[in-house]
Amino acid sequence: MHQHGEARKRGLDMNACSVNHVVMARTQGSHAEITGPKVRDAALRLFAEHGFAAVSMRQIAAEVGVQAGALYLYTPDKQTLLFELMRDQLVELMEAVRPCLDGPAEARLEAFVRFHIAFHHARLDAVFIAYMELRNLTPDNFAEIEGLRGQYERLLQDQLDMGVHDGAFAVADTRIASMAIIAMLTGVNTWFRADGRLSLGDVQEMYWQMVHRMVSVGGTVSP
Amino acid sequence: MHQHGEARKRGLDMNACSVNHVVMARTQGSHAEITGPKVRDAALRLFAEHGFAAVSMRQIAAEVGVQAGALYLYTPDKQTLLFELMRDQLVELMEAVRPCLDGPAEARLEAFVRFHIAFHHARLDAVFIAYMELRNLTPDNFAEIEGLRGQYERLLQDQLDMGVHDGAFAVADTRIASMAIIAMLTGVNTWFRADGRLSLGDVQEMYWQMVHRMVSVGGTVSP
DNA sequence: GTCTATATTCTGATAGAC
DNA sequence: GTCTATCAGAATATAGAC
Repeated sequence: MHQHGEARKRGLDMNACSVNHVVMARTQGSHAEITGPKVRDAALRLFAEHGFAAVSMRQIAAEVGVQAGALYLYTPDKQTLLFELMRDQLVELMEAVRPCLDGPAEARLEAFVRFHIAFHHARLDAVFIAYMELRNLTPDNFAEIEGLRGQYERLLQDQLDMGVHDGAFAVADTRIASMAIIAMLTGVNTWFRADGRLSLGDVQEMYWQMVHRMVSVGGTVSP
Repeated sequence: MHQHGEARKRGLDMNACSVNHVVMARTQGSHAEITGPKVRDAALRLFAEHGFAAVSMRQIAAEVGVQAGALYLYTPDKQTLLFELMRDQLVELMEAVRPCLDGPAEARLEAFVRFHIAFHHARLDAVFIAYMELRNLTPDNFAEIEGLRGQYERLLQDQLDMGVHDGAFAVADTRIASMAIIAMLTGVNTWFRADGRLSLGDVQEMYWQMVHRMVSVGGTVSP
């Protein structure tokens, strides 16, 4: 227990940490279970606000409430911290989208549109980073992230392909249409805020109508 | 002429600069007329490739072929260099779009769609910076850039409003539709390259068809 | 107009005390 | 597990030689 002298001086038992995560601020002690996630949260927020290259490890440490050196207990370096934030965001995205891939073509596409808007709105910072910080990845890390992004884009294209095959959709080029739809949906994050004149449900509905018109046979939307 | 000793040693006359801008590399001399634009070009390319915060003034200087200190003859600081690149891009955009704002509603919208794709494709680096480096502007500079962006977005919304008023378009919410269309069109820059399977004209045509379907009355596109 | 040299501050990352 | 102290290098920007 010699390494926790500071905590003892303040009358805090180290074991309180594992029992109750709502602990007071302190300047020393062992907090691995909460510090790890805090490092990731702080990095996410700061990278999104200022950009990866503009944020120093000292800034992240200050946000977490530790000294810079302590961050290296949770990440081997700054690059890996960025990469893991991006990878986890995309892995979560791929897992969360799965339930949208069942049913008839039109229902699947509607589910995808509504899902994409809601998921991305709930993760403003992570989405922003995943789209903006590609330049700051090492070549290996970039390749892995691009692979995951490609998988997601491909999901939408596959749905359009199946809908065209069924005769449910009329799309000249499903690759172009999928890129157009994803760009349009992701763009919601640049302007939509929950406290504005429209609810998220309003926005989902309007975007679904626009996408529906875009892909419907003869440009006609059945009632 | 004492300041041009190095140039003389190489058998180059300083006056050749003002007569013929195609000059050999040299390590010293006066090149204000060409160095200014070269600084901006180098900054544009490097900011687009690595991001504003990740690029040093030394890198820009090396790209131009001068020492870092010399850059400060052409910009008061790095921030102003970024701001002016972004502002000039948006001012050019606002001037170039004007010819698209004449004629009947549908023709205007088609012209806008084709223009946006072509203009942005011709300025990959400048567009990339104008969309990605907003975070790195000081508050004053950010406000000015956002104002210009807002003006451009408003142009499209006005066209949709007029088309709806004429009965040419049916759009539930012209603000949302204009944001969706701009995001969709700007997204072309993330994947389209002139040496791919599609020509720029193909892409313009397909995007116009998609936008046309999106805004047409009853979802029906007249032949 | 450009160079060299420099000031000041900050960077990512590590070593060792506790 | 965190802190303090530190290394080696790089950052922006400026001053003065030429």
